[in-house]
Amino acid sequence: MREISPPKRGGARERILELAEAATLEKGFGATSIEELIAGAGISKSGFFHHFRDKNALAKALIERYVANDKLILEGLFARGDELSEDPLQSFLIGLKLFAEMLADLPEAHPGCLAASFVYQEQLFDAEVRALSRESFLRWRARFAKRFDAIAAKYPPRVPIDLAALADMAAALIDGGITLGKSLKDPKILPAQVLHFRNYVRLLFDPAV
Amino acid sequence: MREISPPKRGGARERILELAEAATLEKGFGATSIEELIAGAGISKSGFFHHFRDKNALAKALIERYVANDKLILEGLFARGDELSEDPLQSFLIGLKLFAEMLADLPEAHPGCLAASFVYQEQLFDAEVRALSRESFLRWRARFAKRFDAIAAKYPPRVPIDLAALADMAAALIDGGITLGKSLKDPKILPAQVLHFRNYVRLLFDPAV
DNA sequence: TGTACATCAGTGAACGCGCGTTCACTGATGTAC
DNA sequence: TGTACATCAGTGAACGCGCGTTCACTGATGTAC
Repeated sequence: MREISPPKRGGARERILELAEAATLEKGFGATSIEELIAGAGISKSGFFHHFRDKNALAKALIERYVANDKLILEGLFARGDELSEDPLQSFLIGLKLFAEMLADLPEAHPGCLAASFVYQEQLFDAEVRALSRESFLRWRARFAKRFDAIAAKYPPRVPIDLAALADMAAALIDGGITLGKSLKDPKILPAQVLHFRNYVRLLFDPAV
Repeated sequence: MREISPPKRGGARERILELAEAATLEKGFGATSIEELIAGAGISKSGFFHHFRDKNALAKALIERYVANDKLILEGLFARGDELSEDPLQSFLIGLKLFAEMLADLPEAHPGCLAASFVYQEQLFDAEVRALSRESFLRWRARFAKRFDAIAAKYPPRVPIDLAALADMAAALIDGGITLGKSLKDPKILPAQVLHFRNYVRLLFDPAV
């Protein structure tokens, strides 16, 4: 028996972050009270302020954690695509397929995109947190833009398109797919959107279609 | 001189709704206080409660107003498309083009989608308001699904696709495009996404491409 | 091995403020007879 | 035309509560010499 009180599985800080993320996606950061977080984590209010200088510091830790997680998962999937094919188009299509499959395996609808939630609460955060959330979108754009440049260099698109906007399309569609799936509580919506995006990419670049 | 106090241009109720929508898109409904709304509208707190039984009634009025507006604008554009062509594909493509042009004319990034904002604050509202916000997405789905059915009946898609998910794609992409454009404060992102969607529809159905 | 000190995770009590909501009331306008 | 009544938009004062934040403090563990 190494642990006495049941809720203390990880460090309290980690428990707070976990609870705060879930609550933020359900009712927004502003409506998530420190009070409810400490009740869930089993520490006192002063315990909370030991880990976070103020509520904004919690927001910062939240978005940093989210971005790091995002990066880990997404870059893992597309790195796997790169392992399976040397062709820029094929490896990207594989990455998208893996992504769609991973999303399809979620038992419930995606709980939400923290960056999107923050966009709709912008005025609650200081400049630093706002910049972090903006950067998370810019990172998506950069990641996809790089791949589309490589793809378009090898396979000229079937019709003239705005390549930069195509990179944004992935982020926009995933973000919107999450929102739609969350609203309608339908876990199938999001993976279906990723597959439609994949289909669009094929129609644009794949000479075999 | 018909008006004495400067802020009272419309009815107080309308002024409250206007202020509440803008504030909700910037910091969320929960963080939008009745106090700030009445300060902006120039009435007393009791004046507010004369127009809205409680804060949830404000949320309900907000989403109802938003849905009605949405309907007016969107159905107007696509009705214009129907006037300009009898062909289901052509009239839809015209509607999308008109929509993209309207969005491109906005001087700033779209201020946000109220329904999306509500999705990320779900727990703040009662069942009725949640249902209204869900219905707003379902209406988008139904509107587009009807058109895609007609299009696919006349023009078989170039590759096999999930037609129902294609209807959701419009809603998801617009919603995500709004979020992305809002986060990056770039008014060009959203219309570019609508044009990409239009392009996808052409590649799927238009035999002339 | 013992002692002194630093660090770290956390406590408990108190704070002032702004929030949503309530209540009894008012003064202007419209309507019925 | 005058009077009585209803409706409507709004006021002002008060409420109790939960919020984020502060402060001085504690007890356990790690580290230096």
